[in-house]
Order: sequence, then structure tokens, then C-alpha cells
Amino acid sequence: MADKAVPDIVVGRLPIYLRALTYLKADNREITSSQELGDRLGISSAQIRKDLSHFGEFGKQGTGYDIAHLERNLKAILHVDRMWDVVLVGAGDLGHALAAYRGFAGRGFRIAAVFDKDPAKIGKPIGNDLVIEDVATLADRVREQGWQIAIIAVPADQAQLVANTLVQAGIRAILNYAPITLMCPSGVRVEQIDPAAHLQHLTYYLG
Amino acid sequence: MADKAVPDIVVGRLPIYLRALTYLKADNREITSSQELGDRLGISSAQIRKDLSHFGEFGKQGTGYDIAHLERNLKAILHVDRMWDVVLVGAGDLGHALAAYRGFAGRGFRIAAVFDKDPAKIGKPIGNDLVIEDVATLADRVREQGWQIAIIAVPADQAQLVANTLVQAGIRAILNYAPITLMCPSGVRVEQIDPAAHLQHLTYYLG
DNA sequence: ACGAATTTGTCAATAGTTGCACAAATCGCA
DNA sequence: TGCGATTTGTGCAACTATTGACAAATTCGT
Ligand SMILES: NC(=O)c1ccc[n+]([C@@H]2O[C@H](COP(=O)([O-])OP(=O)(O)OC[C@H]3O[C@@H](n4cnc5c(N)ncnc54)[C@H](O)[C@@H]3O)[C@@H](O)[C@H]2O)c1
Ligand SMILES: NC(=O)c1ccc[n+]([C@@H]2O[C@H](COP(=O)([O-])OP(=O)(O)OC[C@H]3O[C@@H](n4cnc5c(N)ncnc54)[C@H](O)[C@@H]3O)[C@@H](O)[C@H]2O)c1
Repeated sequence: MADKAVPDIVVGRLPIYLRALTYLKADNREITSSQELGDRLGISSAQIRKDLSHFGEFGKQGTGYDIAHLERNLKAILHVDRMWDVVLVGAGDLGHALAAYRGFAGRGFRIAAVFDKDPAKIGKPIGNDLVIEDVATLADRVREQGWQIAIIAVPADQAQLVANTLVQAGIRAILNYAPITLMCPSGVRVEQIDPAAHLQHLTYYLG
Repeated sequence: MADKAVPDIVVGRLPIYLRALTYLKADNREITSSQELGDRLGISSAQIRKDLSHFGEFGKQGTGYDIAHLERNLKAILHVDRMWDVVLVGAGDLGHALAAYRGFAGRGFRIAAVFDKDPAKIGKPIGNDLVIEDVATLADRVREQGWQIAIIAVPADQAQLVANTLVQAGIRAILNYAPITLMCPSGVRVEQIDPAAHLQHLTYYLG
């Protein structure tokens, strides 16, 4: 079955499937099944089959899925069969952790540049081989490099400002760590990470 | 209308509502409406009213919601009208950022202790006033202190091991930063944060 | 070569979520 | 006081997501 508007919730599960496949491959496994994937991910096998069926037929009846083949296909579907440059704004504690994070490379991402506003930080090294740049030059650099993805790791009261600059400069996808809901024009996608919100979700269930 | 199994997806939105209320209060606002909240959060006003109606009647027709009152009620519903101790396992780059993070306190959480396995790190200060402890003592300390919530920030290949230890010791809620799906007994809730998965969700929509 | 065991992809049924629309309540102001 | 403007809480309808079930395809052991 081919594409006509795949539900966003399905798209959100694909990276999880891809992650699981990568671990299976690292374990020298060649074949898996929707049953096995589901058991590992706490998802029903029917859901996995249904999700994948939005994009094509990747399995073989009686056998299951060739891990390398499905991995390759999921990477193509998610457009991570290439390397994406990501701009990081905010070089505080979190920004330093993200700039140094080794987990992005294997999944299609590279922190291409880091920007901060603090004169004491500008010019300092960060991550593997980057130097913190002045946020005043952010818009020009984004336009010049054609970067499309940004991570925001500045204080909450600066986040909307930074987002506006990024959007003006042509950024089309933002991963926001500031604990505030960003207002962006449609056409710009935003994903949010807020650990305190996750913790509060958990405490609801703790008497 | 009172409680009979509130949908998890509704619970997950409450921290977002709470966060928005806190900003409104900081702005010296006293009253808001489902309309205003919805506009700020990109959610329909009907959904906000319906979500809140699972827990009681907090608004006043014709007027809206008293911000301080609704905030107090949401905190009670989420059980963050108290301070929770959180155990952090893993004192790498991310662990250091989390240990130093100022954003937890105002939302009901305190990093109570940090554990690592690396002898070079054990005994070193971290965060405001903590010292990195030996992960070998983790289980005993969790039992002794009665901690119920943990954050896992160790490498992926260690995360399940650490989770098992935590669960054995009585932890009931885990926020997992390792990019792997944890298998935990029912009764233990797990939330996952995986920035690469979020980025891949975004790249799906970038041609 | 054949039957038992797997496993996919999909249809149909079930379950869950969101949005509409409106009565009832409240407010502000003339 | 009374009227128009708001805004809530909710029943109901529309929409979306998940699960169950099974024919068809494939494998494997005898
Ligand atoms: N530290 C964590 O573990 C953590 C976890 C989750 C979310 N967050 C959130 O991530 C954001 C960053 O957290 P942090 O702990 O790194 O904070 P931080 O204060 O250590 O760092 C913020 C950095 O942003 C820079 N900055 C401020 N305004 C800027 C601007 N307009 N343009 C560019 N740079 C600017 C500051 O100079 C500073 O270097 C915050 O919104 C925080 O709430 C942090
Ligand atoms: N750095 C980031 O920005 C980032 C972002 C998202 C997710 N993550 C994930 O979070 C985890 C930690 O990331 P990091 O960058 O801090 O890695 P890191 O390698 O800097 O730190 C990992 C720490 O865990 C400790 N450790 C290893 N095994 C342990 C065990 N069994 N018990 C206790 N401690 C143990 C190590 O000694 C080290 O101090 C990883 O799973 C990573 O994939 C990191």
C-alpha cells in the first residue's frame, strides 16, 4: 500500500522500530518478525505490521523481515539515509552535552555549529571540533549554509526569540528543550523535550 | 465529573497546562480561559475543557479559570504539590547537566543523589551540593531512602541492567535517556527521552 | 513431497480521541 | 435591573487508532 498522508503517530513510531533493528543487527541477527519486535518494544505485532504497511511490503510470509533490508527502507522513509546538519543554539550545560553526544552520528545527524549569546563563551571550543559562535551571526549563517534543522537549548525566556530568528532564516524543523510551547508558522515543525513534564506524567501514577 | 480511569494521553497533557499556567502567573495574570490556553498551546479549547472535566469543575462560566486555583489543583492531581526525590544514575555529560538543572525545583523534583560506576568519578562533586556515589551501593541506598523515581543516564548497553537493579530496589517510575526500550514489570512506569528519535520524526517531513 | 508450523498483509470490528454545538451561568455596563 | 457578550461543562457525532482474525505464502523436518 502506498502513501496518502501517513498518520503522524505512525511516523513517530518508525524511529523506535529503526532503533530496535539497529540493535538486532549489532547482535548479528539477520531476520526478525513483527512478533519479536513487538515483544521487545511493548507494542502489538499487528500494530507494527499495520504501521509498516503504510509504506510498502517489507516482509516475507512465513519468515519475517530481513533486518538489514527493513533498516535500509526505514532510513529512506525517515530521510536519514543521509547526514543532516543540525544547528545548536545555547551552549550551556545541556548544549555542551548535546554538542559532545556521540549518539547522533549513527542516526543521521551532525551538530554543524553551536551559537551562544554570552561573550565569555563565544570563541571557546565545544564538542569534538567546534567553536562557539556569536548568536548575532546566527541568521546569516543559517541562510548561508542552508541549514534546515535546529536544536534550541537556551533559557525559556529566550526560546521564542531564538525560534523567530531561526524561522526567519529558513529553518524548517526545531527540537526545543526550553520548557515553553513555541509558536511557529505552519510549515515549521517543532518537537519538544521537557523532562519535568515527563516526571510529572509519572508522578500522577505514584499515589 | 470525577475519576474513573483517566486516559493516559490526557494525563500527559496536564503538565503542559500546568507549565502554561505558571508562566501566566509569573506575568501577573489572574484569570485565563480555555480559549487563551488553547491558543498558546496549539490545542483546541474544547479539548482543554474536556481534559479538565475528568477531574472536576475548575472554571466559572462567563469568566474562565482562576490561574492560581487551577494551578494548585493541577499540582495536586499530578502529585507535585510536594517535593519528590529523584535518583540519577550516570554522571556523564548528560548526568552533569541534569544534576545542575535548575528547572526541576519549581516543578516538584529534586535530584537527591547521583550514582556512577567509574571509580574516577565516585567521590567527585556534582550539581549544587551532591557527591557522586558508587553504583554498587545503589540498591541499598534506594531501599534505605525509599526513593521511588529514577533517571537513567548511562550508556544504552548498561541501561537495562541499571533498570533491573532499580526495580529490584523498589523504584516505581523511571525516566530513561538511554536510546533503548526498557523491559520493566507492570507496576513500574517508564518514560523515554530520545532526541535522535525526535529528530528523525522531524526529518520525515523534510523532503 | 507433504503436512505442520510460521508469519505477513489486510479487512472488519472494536476501542479511543477530538471537535461541535448549545444550555446554563456569569459578568459588565447602561 | 436587564441585555448582550463571554465562557464553561458536556452530550453527541465524527474521526482516528488499535486489535482480532484469517487467507496466502513460505519454511522446515521427515
Ligand atoms: N540542563 C538540563 O539538564 C536541562 C534539561 C532539560 C531542559 N533544559 C532546558 O534547556 C535550556 C538550556 O539549559 P541549560 O541547563 O543548558 O541552561 P544554561 O543556563 O546552562 O545555558 C543556557 C545557555 O544559553 C545561552 N543563551 C541565553 N540566551 C541566549 C540567546 N538569546 N541566544 C543564544 N544563547 C543564549 C546562555 O549564554 C547559556 O550559555 C533551558 O531552557 C533549560 O530549561 C535543560
Ligand atoms: N549527551 C547527550 O546529550 C545525550 C542526549 C540524549 C541521550 N543521551 C544518552 O544518555 C546516556 C548518557 O549520555 P552521556 O552523554 O552522559 O554519556 P557519557 O558516556 O558521558 O556518560 C555515561 C556515564 O555513565 C556511567 N556508567 C556506565 N555504566 C554505568 C553503570 N552500569 N552504572 C552507573 N554508571 C554507569 C559512565 O561511567 C559515565 O559516567 C546515554 O545512553 C546517551 O545515549 C545523551
